[in-house]
Amino acid sequence: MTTIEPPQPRFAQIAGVLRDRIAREIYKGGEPLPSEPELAKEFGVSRITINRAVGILRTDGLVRVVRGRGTFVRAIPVVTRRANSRFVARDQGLGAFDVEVRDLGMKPGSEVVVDRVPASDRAAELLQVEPGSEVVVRRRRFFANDEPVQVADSYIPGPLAEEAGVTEADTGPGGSYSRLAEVGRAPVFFSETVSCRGASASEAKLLEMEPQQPVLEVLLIASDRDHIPVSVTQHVMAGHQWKLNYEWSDDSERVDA
Amino acid sequence: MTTIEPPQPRFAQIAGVLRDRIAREIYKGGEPLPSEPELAKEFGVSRITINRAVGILRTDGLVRVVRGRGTFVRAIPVVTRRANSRFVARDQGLGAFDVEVRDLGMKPGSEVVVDRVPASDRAAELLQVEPGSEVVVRRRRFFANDEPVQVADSYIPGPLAEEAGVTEADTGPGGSYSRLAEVGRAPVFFSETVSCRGASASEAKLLEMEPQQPVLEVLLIASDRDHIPVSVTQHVMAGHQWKLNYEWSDDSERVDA
DNA sequence: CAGTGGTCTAGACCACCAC
DNA sequence: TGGTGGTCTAGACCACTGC
Repeated sequence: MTTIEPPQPRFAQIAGVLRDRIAREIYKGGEPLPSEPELAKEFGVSRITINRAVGILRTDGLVRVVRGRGTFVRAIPVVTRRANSRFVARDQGLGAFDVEVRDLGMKPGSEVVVDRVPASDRAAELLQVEPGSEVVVRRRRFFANDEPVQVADSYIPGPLAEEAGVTEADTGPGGSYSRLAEVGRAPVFFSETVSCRGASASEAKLLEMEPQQPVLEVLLIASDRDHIPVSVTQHVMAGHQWKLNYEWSDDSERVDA
Repeated sequence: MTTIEPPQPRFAQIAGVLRDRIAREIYKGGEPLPSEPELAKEFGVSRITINRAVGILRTDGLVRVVRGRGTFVRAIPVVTRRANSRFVARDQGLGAFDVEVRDLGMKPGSEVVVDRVPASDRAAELLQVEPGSEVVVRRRRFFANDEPVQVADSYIPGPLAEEAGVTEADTGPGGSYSRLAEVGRAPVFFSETVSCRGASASEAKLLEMEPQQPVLEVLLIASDRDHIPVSVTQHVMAGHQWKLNYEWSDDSERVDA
């Protein structure tokens, strides 16, 4: 029995101890924690207090609970997404995501569903089209070692999608950006807006994570050389398994000099 | 008395109802929610269930609890930080943060503490200096309408900080980047890495938010024209009140054409 | 002092899983 | 059927606030 004294609440202290044990691999990735009654006995508290401590680890993305079986330590690979350079690989016919995941020695995978819907007010504004006009939506889900790590919904104006031939699930080598380039509408200007919030219930289900757990949301607007938007994508990814990288230089120094 | 039926857990349903009331301004910004015993009576559940529902709103950043007084609805202004263009204002002697906050009609503020410490292994690696060598740390805290919204710790190699004269709290017009420019070490290349996680206990205190609430962490590395790092800054901000924007263009299209 | 929220317990019932 | 975690209750004690 390990004793716990309270300057901090006990559930927080216990969460700390469990976190530490996971870090030290006393509880190893993929393996179950001791059951809640066992932990309650060890720490000399009620099961509910243990349950609350485990709740913290869940929200941190450290463990995953399977009802009726137990609480398992997650293997947490962190993927770095390099926004500025992520499309350079497309000439080799590889998606940016594939490269990022393969670099970590993991197996990439994805699902796509294509749909046609009338543009919502928000989508219409971002794409600079009439609200209600047809847009093609590509709903993708990405996997690393068969675990879902990201969902991304892309919106392309209907007529442009027809012209570029990106209305099917398979958009050919280099993906939809390459098809857009072939019809003279290559995406050249990019704007990404990043925010961070708790996962909604539906997102939590798709990403096999807990509601409340932080997600990163990235809104990517890609525009052609005339600054006309050709594609808008909303990415949602589990906060604990991604880092986003951006690089740029400040040209104004040269101008001033 | 409002009845609640359980396909979802009751605390989640109640959290939903309360969230909705805040959105509809039945509970207005700055005002207190009804007390937990009152809400327990209204929904016909125990106070603990109410407490758990309120816990969700806290983690969402929607309310703020003051011990012994009550639970208050937060006013949540969302600040957009435009990474690429945020330093253009420095020639007018204004910090980027000041401009961002003033644009929202709010009053900006900040605190600075300057310190000298031996470089940690991590800081040394990022700054490309010897571990243990002296670095100057500027610990800043930023406020909007007197509410803390961001902490940022900047690290500059000791000798460079001396040369540029940024060892005092006040770094003069345009801030430390302008002083670095004056000694020929203007930051020109920038790299930012964004991640998202639950706030630590100490961060939660500094930012007056809840532990567990999502924060955005931004690691900014600024380098001079020779790609030598001159400053590394770790920003931590409350997730619910910030958006980060990045823009870039793909020059390779022109090269290929 | 009464009122606020924070935490903990014991006991209970449920859904789900593996055997 | 027994073990897992999910949720809820009633009752209790605490720390903090404002009067």
